[in-house]
Order: sequence, then C-alpha cells, then structure tokens
Amino acid sequence: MKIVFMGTPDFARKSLQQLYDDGHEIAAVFTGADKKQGRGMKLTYTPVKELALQHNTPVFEPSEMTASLVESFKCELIAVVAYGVFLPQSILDIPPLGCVNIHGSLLPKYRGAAPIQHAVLNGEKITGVTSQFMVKQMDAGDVILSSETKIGEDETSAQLFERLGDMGAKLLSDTVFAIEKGAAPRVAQNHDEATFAPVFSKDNAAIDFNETAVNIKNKVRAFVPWPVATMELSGKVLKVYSVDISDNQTGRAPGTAITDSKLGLEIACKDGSVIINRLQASGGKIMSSSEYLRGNKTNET
RNA sequence: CGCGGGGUGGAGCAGUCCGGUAGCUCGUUGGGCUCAUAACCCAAAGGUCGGUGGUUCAAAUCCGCCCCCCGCAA
Repeated sequence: MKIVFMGTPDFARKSLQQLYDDGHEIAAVFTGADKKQGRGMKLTYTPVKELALQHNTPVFEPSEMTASLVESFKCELIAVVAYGVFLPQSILDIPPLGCVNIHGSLLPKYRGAAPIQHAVLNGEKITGVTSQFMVKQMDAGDVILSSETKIGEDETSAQLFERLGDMGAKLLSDTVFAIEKGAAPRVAQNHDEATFAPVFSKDNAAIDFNETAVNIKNKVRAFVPWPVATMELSGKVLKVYSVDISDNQTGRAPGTAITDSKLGLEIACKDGSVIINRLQASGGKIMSSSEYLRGNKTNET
C-alpha cells in the first residue's frame, strides 16, 4: 500500500520501521523540525527522520505540510503516530482510505498528548494502544483495533513507552492490512467516557508530600524520563527517579525527612512515608539515596 | 561560539577562592564484643587527585590545551 507517514519520536519510529518491514511503499514522511539540542546544542534529527533517510524516503517538516504537497504523493492512506502536529480537515480529506492514528491509550480514555504518562500517574493497572480513523477533533475518531497490556507496579513511563511503542507498531501493521483487505472494524467511541491527557510541564514536577504514598509513587513513575519528579532537601533540588512505599507510620509532619545511612532517605507523607531509592542532584549522576547521604550532610533529622 | 554543574582509594563527597603531611561518611579485609545482628568497639589495606604542558623551592589547588560525565532547552 502507498502510505504517507507522519510521526516524530522513537515511539513513532517503531511504527515506521514496521511499515517498511511489511513492504509498504512510503511515499513521504513528515516529522518534527530538526532542532538544536543536547550539550552544545547540536542539530539533531528526529528518530523518524533518521530512519526515513536510511530508506531514502523524502522527508518534510510540518511547516511544509500543505494540502497540495500531500495530494501530490497520491497516497492511499496516511498513518500518524505521535506526530505532535494538528492535522487540518483539508489534509484529513486527502487519502481515499483515510487517515489512521496510533494512540497510546485505550480510547476513549486519555485523549491528548500524554496518554501514557497520565495512565501511570493515575495508577492505572491496564492500558494499551488503539488505532483510529482520525477526525478533526483530537483522538475522537472511530476505533479500528486496540490491544491491552498490564502496567507493572514499578513500571515507569519510559518503560511503558517502549512497550507500547512496540505494540503500536504491531497494531498499525494489523490495522493497515485490515484496511487493505477492506475488513477494518469501525466502532464509534463513547464520547461520554472520554478523559483527557494534556502535556505536563516542569511546573508540575515538585512532589507534594501531603499526598498519599501511592500517589507520590505514581507521580515519580509517571514523570520518568520526563520531566522527572523533584523534591527539596536541605535547600537542594533533587530529581527523584524511584521510590518505595513504606507503611512506617512516622507520625511526622508530611515532608519531614528521616535519614538513615543504611536504608537511605525516608520522607513522611500523608498516610505513612515513602523511601527514596534513586535520585539525582544537579550536575550529578543518578544514585541511591544512601549514597547521596554519605557525601551530603543534611540539616534534617 | 546557547547557559550551567562535575571528574579526588571500591561508592558518595570535602579540600581548590588564599599553593605547603590525602580528609570525611560508607564499603572491603582482619580482630574483638554479643544468644545474635545490616548494631557496637579496635586495626588494616586501598589514591598516577581525568590527561597533558607550563609557573613554582613546592601544584588536587594557579595558567594553557585536550578527554570524559551530567543538568537546562520539549
């Protein structure tokens, strides 16, 4: 099948790889603009662009995405995975077989830009990937196929991204073949059950120790690898990568630090305490909290 | 030239400003105490202070160049 692919991060790269592997003709790829990032602000291609260039597929940026250009590819289908750009109706109308999208949740739940992280944040036990026929309204299209997976208790967004990326690629493969055969299911979403997953910002990163231990752990898991939950200790901001829930009823005010060079750092919260496992100080490596405490004196108890 | 932090025994850090004996917490090894212990006491081993060139009587520390690690930017 002749397909135009749109996507940006690694999550999308897996899907594009799958389409190549399935032998489809990728007429063109649209992906996020090159940006300067990393130390020294080196110009970096998106993962999707890297892959497309290897296959000598023409690559375009969102700013070049006009209806006339897209029409010129004469594609049968447009596949969109984590593209990060809104598609206007004029584009959606172009391919005769429609535009399909892989979304990182079980629609209609978690529509929007950060479905995976929100699922972890809310302590969901189950999530998945869904393919849909795109409509103008964000993630509200008719569902084609979906696939479920359990979220592990200690699983982070980063790990879930990886897994759902693979599942999404498989689902896209199945979806495209189903459409090719004219056998694609098409089920309208129940819009009353829709929930939304807006992007996070670093403003949300600080841990609120007035929360329950479970909620704190969920937040820490959800915010890896970005933006990473933070806490303050003796005036220093620390990134927190991993915590354990303790049923230790400290009786201390939420936010009180209990340090122990053996067990590490324990912080009282609303309903007990959490033990900080892995953290990172600015300029430092990720390390265990007990390692951190050895070299960093704290004012707290 | 985007901004910033860092490289010191196995781990995490102090010491660098203001040059002069390699320091702290932990780990490791041996011994002791104990019914017992990840607890406590005693002792020991373990370091080209990222590399290199320079200044100096003397450099972890000051100056030049290089290598490596990390944060910011969605």
